[in-house]
Amino acid sequence: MDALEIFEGHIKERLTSELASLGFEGDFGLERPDHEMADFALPCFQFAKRLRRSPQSIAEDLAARVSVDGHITKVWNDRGYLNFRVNEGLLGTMVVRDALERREDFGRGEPLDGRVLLEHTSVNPTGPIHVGRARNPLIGDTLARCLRMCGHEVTTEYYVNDVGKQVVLLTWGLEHLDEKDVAQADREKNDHRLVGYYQAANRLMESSPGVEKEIAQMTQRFEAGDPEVIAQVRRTVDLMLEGIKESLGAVNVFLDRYAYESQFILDGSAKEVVERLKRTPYCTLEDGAYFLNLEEFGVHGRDTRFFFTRKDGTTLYTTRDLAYHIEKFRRADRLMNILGEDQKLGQKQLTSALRILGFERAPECIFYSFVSLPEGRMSTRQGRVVYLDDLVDEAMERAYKEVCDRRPELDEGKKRGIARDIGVGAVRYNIIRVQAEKQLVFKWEEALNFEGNSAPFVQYAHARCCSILRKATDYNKGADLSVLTDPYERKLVWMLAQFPEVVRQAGEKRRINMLPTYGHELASVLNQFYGAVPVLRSEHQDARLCLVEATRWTLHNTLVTMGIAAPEEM
RNA sequence: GGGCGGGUGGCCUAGUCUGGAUAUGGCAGCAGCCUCCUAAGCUGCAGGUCGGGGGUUCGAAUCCCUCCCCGCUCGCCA
Repeated sequence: MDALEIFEGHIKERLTSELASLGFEGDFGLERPDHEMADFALPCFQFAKRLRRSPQSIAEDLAARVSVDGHITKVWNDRGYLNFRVNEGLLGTMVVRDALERREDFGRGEPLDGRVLLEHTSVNPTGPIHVGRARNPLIGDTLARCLRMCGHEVTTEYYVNDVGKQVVLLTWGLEHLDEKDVAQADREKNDHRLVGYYQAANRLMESSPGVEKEIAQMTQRFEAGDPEVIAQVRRTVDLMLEGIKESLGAVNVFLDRYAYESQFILDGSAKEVVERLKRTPYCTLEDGAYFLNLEEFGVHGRDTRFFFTRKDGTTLYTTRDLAYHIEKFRRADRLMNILGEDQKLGQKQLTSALRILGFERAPECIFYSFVSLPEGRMSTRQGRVVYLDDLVDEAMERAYKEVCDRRPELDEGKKRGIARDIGVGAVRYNIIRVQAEKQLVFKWEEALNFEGNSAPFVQYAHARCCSILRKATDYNKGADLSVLTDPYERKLVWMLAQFPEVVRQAGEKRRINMLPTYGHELASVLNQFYGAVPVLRSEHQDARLCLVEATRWTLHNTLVTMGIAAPEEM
């Protein structure tokens, strides 16, 4: 239990007994108002009806009954609210000690039961990742980090779409086209280099019936499970994936496992799904193709028919995804998917089919809205696209210039390292800070913002703490912390105390945008403290150094759970 | 047309699940602050019909109804 939980539990306990003596039994809400106002507050409106008294008089009565004790230093009523101030010396001591002892584990929850399998990214391996799709790995990776911080055991997985006309087309192109037949790529990376082959093959297929036929035949052999063709396609997909992995690594995203869609054709499990679905009463055959009627699963209108085979009997994307999910059920207790909003219907069909097959479980999905450009939706075809690689390069370049301006004395390697931490951090932060469901318009000046609500702001506060700590060299970590009574100090303590709860809630509610919100607020409070309260050579130097170090770890841990580096200087 | 999701100062955004005291911050704008631990910072000013309208409630950005706008989706594609 973290410090704040102890205080909250204590107050609730005191209130339960006092409310009982007033004649109220049951649950009640305790709030965390604006810190200027109070630490905890009990709105007494909720009791007025049951007790047939005015909220004001209830609050007044309770204020007289609830006495001050070791945890509570002040109780008062204010317009129907019963307000509390807690013993900040005690809270501060508990929180700061906890942070100093646990350091990078401060805020980490106790190990939780149940293995989590989190699928994210899973972008089609037909070209480089653009910022429209980059939301997926960044949300997924951050959620994975956050859940791990909460105490969950998490495995992350990329579902590689190595089936279908697109990848076959790419494979054909790589086989038959020469380097001089395709457009010159701006980068040597595989994903950028190969996309030209895909585009050229696509054009050829559209103009030449012979090519179209070749590709159709290749696709048929693939669908039929021809191991040779499947292996061939997988080789090109792996080549593309190499580039994609590099892009992901650049923004600090590393997945534990890659699952190939073709696997479910090869091992027959997709076919098995088909056979099982055929035997259910929801299944109908039409023109050689099978579909499920999903009407009673809340899918209405034209969407009720979910086809799971073609007329030639081959499987479809969602059918193979079904086989994948059934296989995932065996490996984990809880499934989570990060998906684009265009996948909603597909997921609905998938979960309905799983129910029909008798599975009680379903994957928990987070759908994100697409990132568009001011000119409209991103489109590789129309050249209206910003690649993640370009965004990251630009961000690092910009950061490098800033570092050179501010810290000319640093050596080149250090400058580059800091620029990388800042640039990558800024990119991650800017995507993560917005709720997944909100549609986002990408603007360079916003993506490259290094001030205000941004990663560098939080990183800077962390570097400031480190700078003070570095200059202090040694200090008494056992200093008496009850001297931290200045308003700036108390505000900081209060912020630190929230951290474990923020992590817990961000994980439980799957609302990772709580992390940047908290990080910014904590950094802001540290900056205010920094400007107003001297630490080194001050009266309470050691106590303040303890506070600064506790803040340093909290900022560090907030950044790290967001997958952002916490540089010690910048 | 049906389904799902969004709509909060000029721009971006928190809060919405679980209704509470003056709606959170940032960017841009204006005015200040570096003989003192890094000014990627701090302080102040200005800026709001929480899309519109009804309802429920002692109390609504939050819950219910309705309408409007934007996005996604409605393939024997993936």
